Amino acid sequence: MHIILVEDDPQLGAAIQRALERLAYTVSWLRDGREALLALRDETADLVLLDLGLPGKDGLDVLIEARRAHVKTPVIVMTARDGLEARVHGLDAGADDYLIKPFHLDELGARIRSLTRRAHGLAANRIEVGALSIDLGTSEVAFRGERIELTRREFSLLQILMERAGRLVRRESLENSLYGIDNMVGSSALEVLVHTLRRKLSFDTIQTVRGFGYMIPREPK
Amino acid sequence: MHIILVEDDPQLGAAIQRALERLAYTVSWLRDGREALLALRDETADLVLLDLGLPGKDGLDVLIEARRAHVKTPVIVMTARDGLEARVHGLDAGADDYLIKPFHLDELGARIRSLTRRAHGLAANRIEVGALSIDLGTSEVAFRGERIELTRREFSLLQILMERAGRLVRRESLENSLYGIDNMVGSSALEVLVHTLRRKLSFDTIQTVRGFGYMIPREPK
DNA sequence: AGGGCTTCTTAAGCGCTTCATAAGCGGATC
DNA sequence: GATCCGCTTATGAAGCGCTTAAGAAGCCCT
Repeated sequence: MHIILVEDDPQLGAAIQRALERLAYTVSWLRDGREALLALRDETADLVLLDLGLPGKDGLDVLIEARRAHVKTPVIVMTARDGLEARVHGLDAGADDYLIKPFHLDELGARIRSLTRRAHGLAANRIEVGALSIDLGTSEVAFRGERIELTRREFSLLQILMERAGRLVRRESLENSLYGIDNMVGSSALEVLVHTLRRKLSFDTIQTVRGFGYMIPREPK
Repeated sequence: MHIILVEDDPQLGAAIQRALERLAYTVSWLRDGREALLALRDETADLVLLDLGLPGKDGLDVLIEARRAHVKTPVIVMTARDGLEARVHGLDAGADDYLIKPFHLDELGARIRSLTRRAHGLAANRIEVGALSIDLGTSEVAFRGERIELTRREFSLLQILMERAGRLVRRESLENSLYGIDNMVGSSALEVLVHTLRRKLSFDTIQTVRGFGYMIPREPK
């Protein structure tokens, strides 16, 4: 999941980026409206978090122009508390959702999930890669058609790897997501976790990329 | 079951809240249209009771905006204007039902039940899973043919689990439904509740999924 | 309003599961 | 062939859920 974050406030931007990366999203942080418009045009992102009130170009204009260019990427607008008008305009301009600053980062996560769920076809709260299938709603996991019981940590790890299936996930990124940024886990906790997970699935679903991290290939051979 | 009540009249609001809580619903009472819109967008509620004629923002506008943002939560509109116009507008704007003030609280209960039933795609007022059978209208519970007396909380819990029978229901989700979103219940309240319910039924009808939540299996073996 | 009853929440102890740690091992890389 | 990195396993610690008891809150009846 690739998210474009458009925000000119350094502190807030950094905080959001960190929070999103924790949730295993890939984040491109842009500070300028012009850049944002160019990036949006490419349609490489799965979601855009757009601050209104930007230098270079107003956020609302960016949105309007992007929609005029038939960019269909979901957009969540972030706006300061005061303007009720801004909200209405945002929705009119083609935003899919908006958040009033200040907001809880948890809430942001919830909105993103709800939006991507909606975008990926209704109730598809389910990720499938090869013989693997996990349900984010009920936390149920199936491998080769059989139900598998996972612990919470194992599930979290699998979820992250599957959300980024086909791409390498850095070891550091995994550790941050699983154990938090500050908390440096002393030893080979991650390796142990990978091991137990492999044992419950199979030993070739999760590939090791030596020196970098792990990945689940999208087209399993 | 979490219900958002939007009503600015203190007396009526309090009365409705009380009545709903008696029926074992969790109620968040908001008095302002702006608040209501924000809460609605979260989509955490199972149902919204919306008064038209609000300060801050008209109830109808709230509804229209929410629907425009693809909020699918069922909404019951309450209106004092007994004109046909208001009703039509309400339904056009995306309300699922409406009530003309003044109304009997009994009727409100009936509407809520019917609506939640519809939302879950259930034909009857009765849910049956294995040897369990509950009646949403009369709140009667039968297990292996015998009537069982449950308290309100126990009934709520059982209802949620049965509505989603066969699927794991996350602990967090249960706590939200039973105790409200903001209100974090301190300790093992949920566990105690599960325990008393199990004692009244049997100890194998509700399965624990460690680290995630609980579930009632659809095909009991 | 008050007393008695039910229901609900909190808290604490216990057993079992899950997890992080450390230490030894094997294979890859230079 | 030395070194580094990840795999594997055992072990003690932490976490989670079950259970029970008791105080708080809510409800009902005079």
